[in-house]
Amino acid sequence: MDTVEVKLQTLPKQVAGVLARRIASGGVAGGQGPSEQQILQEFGVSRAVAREALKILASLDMIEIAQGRRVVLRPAEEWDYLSPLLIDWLPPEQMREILAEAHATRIIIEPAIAAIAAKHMTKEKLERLGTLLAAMSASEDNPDAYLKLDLDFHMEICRAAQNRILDRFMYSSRWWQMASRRISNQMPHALPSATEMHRAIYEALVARDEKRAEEAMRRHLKKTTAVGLPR
Amino acid sequence: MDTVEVKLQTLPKQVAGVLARRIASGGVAGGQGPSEQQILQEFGVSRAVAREALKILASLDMIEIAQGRRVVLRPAEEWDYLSPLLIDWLPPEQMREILAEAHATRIIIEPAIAAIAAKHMTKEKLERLGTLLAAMSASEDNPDAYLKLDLDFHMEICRAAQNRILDRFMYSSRWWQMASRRISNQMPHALPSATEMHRAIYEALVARDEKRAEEAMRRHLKKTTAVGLPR
DNA sequence: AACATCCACTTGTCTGATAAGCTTATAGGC
DNA sequence: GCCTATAAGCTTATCAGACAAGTGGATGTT
Repeated sequence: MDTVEVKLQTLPKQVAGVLARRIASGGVAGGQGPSEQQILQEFGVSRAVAREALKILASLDMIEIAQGRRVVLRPAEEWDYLSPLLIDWLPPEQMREILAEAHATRIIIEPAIAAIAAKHMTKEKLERLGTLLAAMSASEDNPDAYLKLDLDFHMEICRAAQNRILDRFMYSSRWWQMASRRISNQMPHALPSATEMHRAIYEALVARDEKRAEEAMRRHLKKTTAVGLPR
Repeated sequence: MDTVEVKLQTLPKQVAGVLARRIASGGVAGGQGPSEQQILQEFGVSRAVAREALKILASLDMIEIAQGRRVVLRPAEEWDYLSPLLIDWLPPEQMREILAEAHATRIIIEPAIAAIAAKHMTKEKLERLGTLLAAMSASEDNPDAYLKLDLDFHMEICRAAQNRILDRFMYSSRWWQMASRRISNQMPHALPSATEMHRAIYEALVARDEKRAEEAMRRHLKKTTAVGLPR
């Protein structure tokens, strides 16, 4: 143990991170993935750690593991871009692309969610949304708190749609937005405008007006363009 | 080793499957998850296997593992329902619900994909789609082959949208449809009708008509209702 | 050239330790 | 009695070395 011992994460996760970044950057030659032996030598960790690191990459569909065969790389089109791990490990350019694609996906999905939610909306949920809205209005000078409330607001609406697949999507959406926040210290003045748009969504839901909820959500997302994405 | 040695899957996966089914069925009392010790005793496996089984459950967001603390169960709303593993391990009723929700999600997403694809469609992609369509037409007496072509057809369209998040969604969709095929030996007569609808989508794409592609896809999915889902 | 056998390499599993982090209870001081 | 600090005992994390099992290629034979 001659190295500095920082323990921000578990050891296998750190190793997996290094490997993932290397693969994502195209720094791996053939279709051959990293073998246990290579990891042992390069990182000086035990086999258990090396194996767990590989399992992590496999769970992201970045590699394929099978007994007897060497680890092979899998096509990047099938990686699990919904995972917070992979988001962290992508090189900046790819990360920006993915965040833009994620936002485009939100524009497809969330208006539809809002429409369904308008149908299923209950008094209790509306109350909770109202509370969130008030809190947002009061947190416009605190971007971190505002983001959390924002995420909760959208998630609460999604829950009303009673669709676990959509729930999962919104759950992943949390990581993208936190990542996008991380790379670009965001629009400080846009928050009041955001609250207005959220209120418009809320009022459409109160009225149980599917079309209006859908349209309000679409307008909100189109305005809240993915931050810090040049080109 | 006094038990029969069947090796359909790796050992940790089998253990994880038993645990996951137990958790999903509500057969676990408090918020306490299974500990390594409990697994050792119950299944008679090594610690390495027990640990990997837990890691699998953690990768599905079913449990939370942290050093020193006991394993705790996570809320079912946040499980990774897009994973083929979890789909297999859900009890039948939940599985049916999820499949219905997955289909509802397809109806939201895929028409939008078709519209975007119509914009970006290239000659090469159209050719490949045409080939797939011909193959489908010729495989209407072979449901298994037909399903594979069907999946490829939808995936090919999705690829044209150039959105990795949507790609990932379609990739997961594969597992749902294979699962839904598994639980209900499906409509043998519906295949010719399906080919017609696929052709309608194809022709809209050829014409690069966004609205028509969107509508054709929607009609297709609304007709191809999730199979074997009563009520 | 075709086929069977064997061998080297890879991942899968087992055993038994030690390290590190958390919870709880216990003992001490005030 | 109450609060604090220490220690004990639980949990997961990591290490080490071994053997089992599966794959693919080399080898050798026919």
